[in-house]
Amino acid sequence: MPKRVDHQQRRREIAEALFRVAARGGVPAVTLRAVAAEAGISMNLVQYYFPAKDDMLRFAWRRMVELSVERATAEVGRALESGDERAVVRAYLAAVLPSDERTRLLAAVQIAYFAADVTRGGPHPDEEALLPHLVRGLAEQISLAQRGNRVNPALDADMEAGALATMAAGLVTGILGGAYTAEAAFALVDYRIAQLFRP
Amino acid sequence: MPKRVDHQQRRREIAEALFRVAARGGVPAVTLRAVAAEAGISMNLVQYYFPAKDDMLRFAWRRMVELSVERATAEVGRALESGDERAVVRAYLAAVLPSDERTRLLAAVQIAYFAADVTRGGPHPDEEALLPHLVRGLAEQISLAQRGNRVNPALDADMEAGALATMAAGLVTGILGGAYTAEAAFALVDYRIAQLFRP
DNA sequence: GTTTTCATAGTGCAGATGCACGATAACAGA
DNA sequence: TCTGTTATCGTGCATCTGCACTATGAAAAC
Repeated sequence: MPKRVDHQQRRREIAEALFRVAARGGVPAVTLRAVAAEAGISMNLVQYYFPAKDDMLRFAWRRMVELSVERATAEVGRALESGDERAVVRAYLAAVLPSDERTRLLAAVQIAYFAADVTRGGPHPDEEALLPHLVRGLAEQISLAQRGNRVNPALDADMEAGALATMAAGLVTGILGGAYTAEAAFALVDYRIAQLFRP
Repeated sequence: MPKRVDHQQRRREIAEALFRVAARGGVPAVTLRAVAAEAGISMNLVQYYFPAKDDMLRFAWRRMVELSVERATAEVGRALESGDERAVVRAYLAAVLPSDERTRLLAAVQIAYFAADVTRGGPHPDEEALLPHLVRGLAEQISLAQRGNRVNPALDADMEAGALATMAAGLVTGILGGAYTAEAAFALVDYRIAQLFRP
């Protein structure tokens, strides 16, 4: 066996280059040559690791989901240990909002993919939508808080979770579009959380 | 002067063909040839009315904003006459959510353009962000309702408006992504409105 | 030291796309 | 009737894209 390379690691590196290209010029700018140049390798090498372009796009999508989930579990995980539902809810929402350059990049890529997918023109990654996951997680915490009477039990947990989750989704686009700063977005999130949880 | 044609009308027809192409195959499928075929004219004629493809895309974008605004003013206008702030708020939000195939298409095109714009990095070319307008309109109505004590005056009108508007924005992506049905979205909107306005 | 297998690079190709150039039919005004 | 402007069409072309085929260096296995 000659020089062995970790293929999975290589693919992740290429995916990173793809993220940068996609964030700069959108999915239409994601060409084999552009990604290769961004990664500093030859186009053939990209094809070596991804037999078809579609494979590359799918892998990059899955990778992005993976990274997002990692970020979310990291942020939510700490809060979960505390057992404070309010902190968990905030962590969920904070994990969705782009706060630094990196998360902003991933969010932009996500939207680029989403746009390409919605219009069914590009590849449609076998995408598990992220929104339902968020809604479920939030609903669970709200229900839990309701049992402890830290949230008004008369409220509809699913509806509240949906309202929070979709608000966060809207804030993501608001931040990326420049209509909201990250600070304003967090202020809004905190406002709604304070409204939901009893003093 | 020979046969004169209404160029603006011609461009609108071409834009309609573009919308149909985008609905079927996505924005990547929007090529000069595809649009021309869809419109039943030659590709050269498309170029005759739009010197460059980018001009066509820009025109289609402006046309879409125009149609959206028409829809919104129509829906909100009726409610405004009634003087019922709750109805106006609902009309605002209903005007944003895609409810039929046509509005769904327009929303998809809007997101596609938004994604391309966000990734382009630079500030919006000519595009007025829609979200701030929505927030202002909602805040105005909520303030009005607060003066009539139909909304709790202790609430922050701007925050409430922001929460509603961003939720609506998130619902748009939720509907387009299949995470929400139009009915579920409206249910959520009504839930939040019922929460905001006093019984 | 030879051989084999893997990682990387170069090149060519068919198809599509946007655009430029030229041609022609139709119709208003002289 | 003629004439010039306008709307429409056909064609060719440079470019880009994804992909296939081939070549080559290098290192592990023998």
